[in-house]
Amino acid sequence: MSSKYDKIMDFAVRKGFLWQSYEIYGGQAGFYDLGPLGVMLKNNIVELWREYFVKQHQDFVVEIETPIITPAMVLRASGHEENFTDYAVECLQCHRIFRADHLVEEKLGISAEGLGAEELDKLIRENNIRCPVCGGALGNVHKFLLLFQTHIGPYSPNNLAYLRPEAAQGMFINFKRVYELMRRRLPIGIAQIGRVARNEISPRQGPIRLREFTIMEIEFFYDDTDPRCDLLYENCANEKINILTAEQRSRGEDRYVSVNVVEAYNEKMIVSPWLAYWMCIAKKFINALGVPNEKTYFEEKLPSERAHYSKQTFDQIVFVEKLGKLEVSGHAYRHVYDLERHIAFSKADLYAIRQLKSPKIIKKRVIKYDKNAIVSMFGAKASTIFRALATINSEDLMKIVEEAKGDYINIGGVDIPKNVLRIETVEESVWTEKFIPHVAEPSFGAERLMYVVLEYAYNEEDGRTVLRIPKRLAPIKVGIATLVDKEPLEKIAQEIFNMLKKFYYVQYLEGGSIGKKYAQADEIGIPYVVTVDYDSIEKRDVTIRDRDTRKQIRVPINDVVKVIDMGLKDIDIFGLGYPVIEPQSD
RNA sequence: GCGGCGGUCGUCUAGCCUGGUCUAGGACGCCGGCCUUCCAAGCCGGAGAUCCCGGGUUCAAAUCCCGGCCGCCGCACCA
Repeated sequence: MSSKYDKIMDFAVRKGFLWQSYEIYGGQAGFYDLGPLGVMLKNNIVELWREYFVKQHQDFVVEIETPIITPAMVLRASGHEENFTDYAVECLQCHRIFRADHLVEEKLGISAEGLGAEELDKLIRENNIRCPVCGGALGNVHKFLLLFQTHIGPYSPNNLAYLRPEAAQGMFINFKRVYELMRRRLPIGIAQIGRVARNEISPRQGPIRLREFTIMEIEFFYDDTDPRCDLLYENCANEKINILTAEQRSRGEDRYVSVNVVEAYNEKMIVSPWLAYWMCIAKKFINALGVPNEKTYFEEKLPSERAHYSKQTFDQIVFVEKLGKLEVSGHAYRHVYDLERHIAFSKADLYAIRQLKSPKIIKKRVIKYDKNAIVSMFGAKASTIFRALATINSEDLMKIVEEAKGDYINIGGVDIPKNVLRIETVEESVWTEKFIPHVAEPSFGAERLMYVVLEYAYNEEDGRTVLRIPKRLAPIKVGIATLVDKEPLEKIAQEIFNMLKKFYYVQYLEGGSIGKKYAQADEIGIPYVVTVDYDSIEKRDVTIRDRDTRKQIRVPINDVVKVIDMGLKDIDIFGLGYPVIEPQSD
């Protein structure tokens, strides 16, 4: 009994959407190649994401591109080098593998955080921790680093690097530059679409869990004390999302509830307003991919399940056949974690500056001296004294004054009366302050979305396959067919093909009957087929057939581009006044 | 990483148990020709297989045995 997943994968391989990489060498788990239709589909998904997340927010969201190869220091700062490592032990008897740190924590009731392999090994030996399942002896603790390692340049040992496991660090590192480019105004979103790599221990599930894939992310920076999240109220006031909170999960509930997005934020189900906003956009985006709202929801991670950098995380789930819940995006409230770490590790100033509504009054002790008095007392020696004073910072100078015994202080070899130097307390008003912006991150995996789009578009109807993919996402937009493969119909069809291929990906449909050509087009989700028939010779018009209704309209060849353009923008082409031909039964 | 099952033209599969008749058969798809006036018609011809890889047993291996790779299922893992 083949599942829908198997059907979709067969279909996807057969039609050239994707296939396993390195096939001729036996294949390599966790890697997939995209074929011609796959590349087109992925590009369309990426472009739709860009439209929803970047273009529609272009006044404050910008896209950048940064390298995949990342110096080790960066991922050390981000915490990945430490947290992307799993320590595992294998039972020598039953060969089950366990997380060493989890075992130690469980058995000894201590926190094993930050312990290395040797320390964990020692704890296991000293406390005689054994296999929790069969009681067998445990082997040595191994380290699994889920980052792919490499070296930069010829002096390898000194220049360890990793392939990035997420695009995010590129945005954190570049925060200050983009912040300056955006005239230091928050909020700012920095988006990136790119390849990432994770050395999964045992990837399965085809293109669902890959060792290398395309990620689409935004790191969204905002001032926590002034989030300026008006859009949440403007764009999402009437939007409902499906949500299952950690609190509900911990009570054993597993059914999502539908909540208004704004309420979800007001009632603190979602702790960051921008996290809530991007979740709302994510919902709309997933709907645009062809997934109905009841098939998707946000599941909050339990604190123990969260990544090291996150204060709150939601996975956006889409229900798919066979696999059940598929995480298509992650929504993490990264808080100040990453910038704080990069400030600490790099010493760079990655702070934002906030204007205060009212000045902060800061009391400050300063040291003052009367230059005229010094000149009149010491004449020509005054400049020596001034130069000497300038070399001492005011803190030290105050200390010298306070600690001086007697009435004179030696400054630059000259004894001057102590009371020339006066310590005063002054008030200063400060109108700005530095702070670390908070970060909300929506992050999508493109290949998983491809699978989701295919599954939700895939339909079998009376023995034929129709890919009811949203027109925007259809790899090929127009098919060109002749009613029979004869001249002069083919010549006219060729002309139309040449005309259309400047604007769209077009497929010339050949072979067999007209019905077969339509079926071929439906199978790969071509939204419109232009057919040249015998009437086309005299009248210079053609029919345009709609994939989903099989209805046709008859339009002049000169109007074809215009009509298809409208159709692809979801304008009803049957209401344009062209003659409509209802579908004939088989 | 462990255990179970599996891997044959592009795809799906027959053959494997019971080794030789397999220079590996079929269907779909593909290519060429004929036919075809609107929703996968038909006819003729053709190309297409490292039988996953390596080793072993045997006079003889797609078939039996061992190892590896890949896939599926379960366990573990999934920042």
